[in-house]
Amino acid sequence: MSSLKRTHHCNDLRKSDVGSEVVLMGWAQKRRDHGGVIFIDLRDRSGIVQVTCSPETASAECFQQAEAVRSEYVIAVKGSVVVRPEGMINPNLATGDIDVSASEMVILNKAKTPPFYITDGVDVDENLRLKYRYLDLRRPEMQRNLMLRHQVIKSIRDFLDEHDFLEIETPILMKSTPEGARDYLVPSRVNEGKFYALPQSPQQYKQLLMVAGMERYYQIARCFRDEDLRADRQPEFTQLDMELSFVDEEDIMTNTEEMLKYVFKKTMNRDIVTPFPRLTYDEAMNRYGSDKPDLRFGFELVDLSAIAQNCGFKVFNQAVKNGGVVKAINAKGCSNMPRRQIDDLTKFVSIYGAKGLAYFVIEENEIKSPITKFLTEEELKAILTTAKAEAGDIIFCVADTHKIACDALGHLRLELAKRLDLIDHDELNFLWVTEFPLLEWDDESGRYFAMHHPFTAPLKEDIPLMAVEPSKVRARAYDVVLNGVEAGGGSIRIHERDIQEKMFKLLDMAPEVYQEQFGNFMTAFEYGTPPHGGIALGLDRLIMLMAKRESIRDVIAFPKTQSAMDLMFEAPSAVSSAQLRELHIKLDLKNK
RNA sequence: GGCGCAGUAGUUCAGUUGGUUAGAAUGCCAGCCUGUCACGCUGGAGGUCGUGGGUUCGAACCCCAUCUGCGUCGCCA
Repeated sequence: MSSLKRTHHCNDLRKSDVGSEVVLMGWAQKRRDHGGVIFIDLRDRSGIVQVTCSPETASAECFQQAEAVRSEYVIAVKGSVVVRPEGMINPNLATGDIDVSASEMVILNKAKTPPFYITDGVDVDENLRLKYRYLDLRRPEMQRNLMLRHQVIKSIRDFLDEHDFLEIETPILMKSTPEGARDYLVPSRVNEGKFYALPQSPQQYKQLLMVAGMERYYQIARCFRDEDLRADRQPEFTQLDMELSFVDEEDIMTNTEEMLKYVFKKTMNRDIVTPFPRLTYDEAMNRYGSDKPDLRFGFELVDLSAIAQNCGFKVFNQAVKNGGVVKAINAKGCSNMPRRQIDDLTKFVSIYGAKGLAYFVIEENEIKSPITKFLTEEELKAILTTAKAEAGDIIFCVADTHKIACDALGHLRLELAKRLDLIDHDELNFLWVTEFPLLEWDDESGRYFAMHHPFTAPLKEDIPLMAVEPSKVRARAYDVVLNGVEAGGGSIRIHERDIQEKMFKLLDMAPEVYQEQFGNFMTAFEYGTPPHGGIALGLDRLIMLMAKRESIRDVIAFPKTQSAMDLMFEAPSAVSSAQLRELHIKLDLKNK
């Protein structure tokens, strides 16, 4: 490297710096050679400044170097900050009213022509971006995302430190637990035939830290789940994991709100309003068809079951008679929706299991629908009243089980909002969803599963229901939702052994089984466990929303593809038979 | 595991009913150019049409299989 020492970052320089000598280092974003004068847009992580090089101010050697510069060459520039000539200001650049007039230039390293432009707003194939992730990350918007991520995590640490939390690391190699998501397994060389699992979350460790008397714990925790990927789901992801002793739901929700308020103020200078509104799970499902409703727009669901149960339309009355519901959504002002679009939406709701999509087009003097002939005047009137419909609207109905009707209309609601452009993308809409069911019945395996996890405490008044009507038991669980995305969730935990055992029994676990799985964990409960609870926030999702991105891949430095591969390192990969032998592993591959 | 979209020059894309030498823009290379900032002008190079098979006189285009990426359902305590 040359003897030059960097004095500034590109974006440090302003008009007030005119006259000073600076040394900059960075990448040549672009070179514009006018024969007599050469312009170079010099980029570093702070931003861009224009470097000029002309024979009048630069040595012949310097000019020669400037001529040789190509895109993405790494260069060092010594020069003086000068005012741009009258009328030559670039309003698109923060440094647009000055230039750095080069007197010395060193090419620190050459670069091949990159496979895509290193600039914002380019639409490049995701394959390429991931293969050349180090170049993708050079793009200013990706740099901003990672800087925001850093700022968010720093402000979280600052806030929690101020509030008496201890940051404690928990193991990455832990015991596999069959409940819940699939574990990533790690074979043990020392213990033949045995496996560790990577944590899906540090859940049991953080509860033990409460038993250990740490009182307030947090961790920026990497978690692993071997499940299929989505735009907002990666096999490894980061959560802010917290646990507190001697608290109830209110304490944790308040603490979380204040922390988020602090983080949004510090990192984005946005004021968010606390406390967040709250909806119970039942309310959220019934009114929005989702346990993570987007409240940035209306279009609430209404229940037509009472009207439908005795009506002449078989699909409707049968659904109610079979224990299901008829739910509807009033698409305000959409009565002119073409038939093709309605068919399209029918196909859309079928993804979520809905067998059809009934509709009523409300016009000034008539209601158009293939099913009006099955309904009486009074019934039609009641439907309109319930849906608060008037001329110009269209009502969509789904008759099915409660779950399917809610799910289908909940997604239809979001789809309509998208198509009608109803969402203000600058809004930050937080809410809490509370009182989740403790358990969820699974038809396939014929047993209950924990909706959150098996350590979640039931509402005190619902404990008696555990014996008689488990599906009615509500949990002391809460999710924080931002703009229709589940940003985090937590619960007050069970801290008494007998309730914990009751819970395992409801999950159809034999005593030997839960003893083997969680025996040592429950033994800890017998040595003075404080009441405790906690929450985990999905940091990738939170930062994705803050950065207004559509995928968490854009806020993770090195994400995996949908098939859980790392395209840069080509992981996962086969390993040598020697490695496998050492781990006592024999492969049994089909078709290979 | 299911459904959908995409894969053609370095990149982003077009490519008619299956028909001569597969195009455009941009990037790249060379020359010219002293105020550009999407610089400009002139010229040039650049293609296993994802891969394998099939149909056909002839395939980027039709058929089958397969790979990769993205979205999504299932799945994600």
